Amino acid sequence: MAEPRNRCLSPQEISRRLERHGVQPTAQRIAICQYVLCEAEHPTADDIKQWADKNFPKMSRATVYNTVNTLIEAGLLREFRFPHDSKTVYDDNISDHYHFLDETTGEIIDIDGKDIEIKLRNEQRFIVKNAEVLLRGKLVKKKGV
Amino acid sequence: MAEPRNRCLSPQEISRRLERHGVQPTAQRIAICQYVLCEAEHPTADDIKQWADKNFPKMSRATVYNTVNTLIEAGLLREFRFPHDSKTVYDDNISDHYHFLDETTGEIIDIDGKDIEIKLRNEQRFIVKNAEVLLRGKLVKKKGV
DNA sequence: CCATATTTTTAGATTAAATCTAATTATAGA
DNA sequence: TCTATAATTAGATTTAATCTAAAAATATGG
Ligand SMILES: [Mn+2]
Ligand SMILES: [Mn+2]
Ligand SMILES: [Zn+2]
Ligand SMILES: [Zn+2]
Repeated sequence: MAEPRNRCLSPQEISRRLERHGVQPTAQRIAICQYVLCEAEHPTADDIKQWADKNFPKMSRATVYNTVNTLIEAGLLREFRFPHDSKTVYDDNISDHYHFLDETTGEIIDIDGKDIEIKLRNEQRFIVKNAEVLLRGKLVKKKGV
Repeated sequence: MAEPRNRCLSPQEISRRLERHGVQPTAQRIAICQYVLCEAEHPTADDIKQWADKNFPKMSRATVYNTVNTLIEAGLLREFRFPHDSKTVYDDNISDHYHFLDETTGEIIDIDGKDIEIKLRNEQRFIVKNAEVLLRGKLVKKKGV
């Protein structure tokens, strides 16, 4: 059962991390990373833009898209498109993993790759390179504190 | 291993089937059904429009969308949106099933619901109502004729 | 530090899938 | 046949994402 990753990063740590991945650490990029790597969970481009409008002097929509695509190329971010919504979401979880959609809240929750096993029967035709899985349903409230 | 369904339907059969599902069998609807229920495999709205432009005197884009959405409401069709492409595809296979994407050709192939087993481990949090699965990889050529 | 090449950011235009609008046409039923 | 209802239509609109090309920021190296 995966524990949440440590998502706390200072601007300096973000800056170093960008440089290590060959990405110039501009003010806009550091700000966006603060949000997508530290605060947000599966944000859309629009989420990022709205956050930037509150927390950054001025940022254009193009910069949001430029930046997430740069981060994806650099291997710091992944993008996912799900069947239930037309907006791409961005994910700092770059490991192999799947997703669960809580249909009552719309929340998307990561499922570790190791925690799902997909068995394909009666099929000789396919060489499967990877799988994309979205489970849908209801999230159970944990009892106790 | 699922055999292909019989997809051959005369205009009369289509007409009766539409009526049974409470859909007025107009010329446009019958034509679109001819294509989506009999000829095509996971066509997009654009595929349907292009087919109509060749095989029907005149049909507007709005009618293509109106019709597929009517057919979906009537339970004769399903729609799917996949992560690798922004276009919705329409599917006459209305049973529970998953999909395989041949990454070399772009072809989408049905996988019977019974032929995939999804096991979720170490997770007490989710009540899973349904799953959407896209396997990606390469299609193996069958040897022999 | 300065000059200049390179990279990044930007506002606004463009694209593409899907939906909407409101006028016209077709169909159903009395 | 007459009339109400339903379906179709061309074109406008919406929305997510990309593109354009000018301006601003940054890196380089003398
Ligand atoms: Mn995540
Ligand atoms: Mn199918
Ligand atoms: Zn995720
Ligand atoms: Zn299918």
